[in-house]
Amino acid sequence: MKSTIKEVAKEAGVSISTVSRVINGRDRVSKSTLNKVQQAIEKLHFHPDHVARTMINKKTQTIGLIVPQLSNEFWSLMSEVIQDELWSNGYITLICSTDNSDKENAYLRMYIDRRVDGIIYCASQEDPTGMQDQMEMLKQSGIPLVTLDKSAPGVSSVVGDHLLGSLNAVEHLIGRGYRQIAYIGGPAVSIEREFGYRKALMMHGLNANEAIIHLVKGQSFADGYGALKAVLASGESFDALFCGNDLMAFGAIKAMEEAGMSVPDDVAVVGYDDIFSASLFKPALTTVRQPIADIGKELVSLLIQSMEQDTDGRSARKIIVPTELIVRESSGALKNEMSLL
Amino acid sequence: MKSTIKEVAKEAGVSISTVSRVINGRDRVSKSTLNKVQQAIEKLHFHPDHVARTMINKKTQTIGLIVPQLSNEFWSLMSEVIQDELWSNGYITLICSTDNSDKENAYLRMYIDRRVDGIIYCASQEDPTGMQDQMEMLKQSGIPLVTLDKSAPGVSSVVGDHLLGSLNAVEHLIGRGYRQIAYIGGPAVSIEREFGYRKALMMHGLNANEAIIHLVKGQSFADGYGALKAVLASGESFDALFCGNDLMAFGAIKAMEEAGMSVPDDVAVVGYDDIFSASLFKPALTTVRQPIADIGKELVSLLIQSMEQDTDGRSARKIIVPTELIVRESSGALKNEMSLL
DNA sequence: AAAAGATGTAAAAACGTTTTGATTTTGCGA
DNA sequence: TCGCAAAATCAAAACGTTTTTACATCTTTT
Repeated sequence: MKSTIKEVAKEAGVSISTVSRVINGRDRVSKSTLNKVQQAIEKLHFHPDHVARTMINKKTQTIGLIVPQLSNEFWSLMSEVIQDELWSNGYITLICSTDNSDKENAYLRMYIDRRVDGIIYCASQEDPTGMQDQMEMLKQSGIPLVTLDKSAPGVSSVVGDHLLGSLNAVEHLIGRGYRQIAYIGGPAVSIEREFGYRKALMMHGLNANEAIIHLVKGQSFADGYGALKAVLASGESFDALFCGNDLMAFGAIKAMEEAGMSVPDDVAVVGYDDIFSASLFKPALTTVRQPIADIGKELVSLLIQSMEQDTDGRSARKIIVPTELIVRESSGALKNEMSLL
Repeated sequence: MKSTIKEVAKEAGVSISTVSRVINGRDRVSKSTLNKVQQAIEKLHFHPDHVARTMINKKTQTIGLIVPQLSNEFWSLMSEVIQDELWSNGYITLICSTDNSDKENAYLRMYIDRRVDGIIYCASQEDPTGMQDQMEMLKQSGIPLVTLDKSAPGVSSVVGDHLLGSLNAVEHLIGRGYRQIAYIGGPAVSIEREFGYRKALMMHGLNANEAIIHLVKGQSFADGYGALKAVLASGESFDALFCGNDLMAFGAIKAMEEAGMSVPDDVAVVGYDDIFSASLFKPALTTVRQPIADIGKELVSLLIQSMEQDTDGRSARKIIVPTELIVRESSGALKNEMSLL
């Protein structure tokens, strides 16, 4: 059923090495033997075994990808872009979704044992101590690594400009006259986004110390919903809300509507990411766009560079991708006549 | 940097085979050698090379998954469920998104060459002639295969009950008094859904021959938008719309709103799949729920069965999963007093 | 016409495991 | 102390390729 190079050699009446050279076009082969071999290959439906090949040339042509949650619109698009881009470059993609669980280590271990040629790692947690072990493991394995939104010494990374993105978003709200701006976020990048939020408040003379901030475990719709419930329960009043991502914004808006509040009339809302649903949502969500396709391509290109030069991670690069504020309905109109400017 | 079993053997002062037995717990090893070997393994950070293992025992512990479009909410959730379920069973997942292009063959070829232990194939096209070649290739390779929404002789499959699902959906519209029900759909399963649509019309004495049906190439938001534009351009009037999936429904609704039509007041809409966004959408979308998690688990369980018995596909099974109509706002209220019953 | 250089092909080593016989060591009753 | 089964270990073959080395054969050159 499954033929080997040996059988092809016998069929063609030549040696194994000759067949190998025909397959790989490595060396010169005479016209007549070329024909014989090609016919034998055709006849036996021979396809070189990739596993055996890997044994020799140490290349699996496989990349391991780790994302926090594949079912999340942001990550599924990111994964699609990455898979597609890798395929164009001759690689196939192993995808694992950590789903906020502690599978990351096991996934990485598995990737290493399988000798993937490279790893694209979108960490879900900003946990520096936990990361240490994993990074050590990866470094020891010598497998090229590229991370998203996560920096480590010696590894290339692509990071969104969360600080500036958030800053712009919050300034937008301030510019429209909102003064009591709350923030809800999850783990990881949400921390950086919180910085941008705080900075914007401070830059415009608002007291960041008494800002309304609520952080939760995840980044999903349910997390946003829960976060806003918690804010409401605290009894603090606010006229605008900045969210760690779009999905959380959707959840928060749901919670507000259930509480009889209207967006943007009672509360203006800004999200982050600009996933496709953001434009579909009603009210259409004002949000900070992250260029997902660009990020994915950048990640792949960076990884391929790392793999080619193989300079032991000495020349790690860090690419910062800019964001763009997309203004839609959810952030309302000017709240009063006075613009800040 | 990367240690081998040979080095471990030398370090522990035993033979390679002894180390192997320790690793796999295959045979009895004396307490003292066990300790020596374990310490050596520890010291050298040894992890057995999965590729070399594969050479021997012919198992990659890897499954190849093919989905039409990973960035589509339906497929990303499906992929997540499948990956997770496979991981629980000791398998890792290669994911490829065909994106309506002709990469399917290349993907399959790649999977076969890599000796994946099994393939889960969610075909994007209902093209029977094109499928022939691929199925032949797969059969020759002897790799266990499970398909979704696609039947082929000798292969196990999970199929949604599209006929009944659509039938119920359309009957729901009819029951509410709508009479001019249009249908828009894409390729593949949309065909079966069209049958259900037609059947419902006929069962209730509506003329299926002059039904308004518009089919397009894809299944995305843009496709739904385009399809509805085309329907509008045709000038035919309708008071309800059944869509091949939720995403298309969203697109269609967008197009209708742009044309000044209101949903559900002017036109009632029903989608298919019940992706997460369907409940978020405004108006909340009435739709036919497919139990994605169940389907994914069923696919995995079926595949694992195929792999274990390895009976050459003789005992192919076909599982039909039922759907559930989820009634929300988009299908409006009773259009007039007369219910059909 | 012999030495030197191309050219085409074959044999064998290597990749890192598992598995199979074969061989050594151990334990224990006679 | 000897013998022998059982237990523990080892050496070698196998998995299916690629690559290196070596050996013929056939052209050139001197």
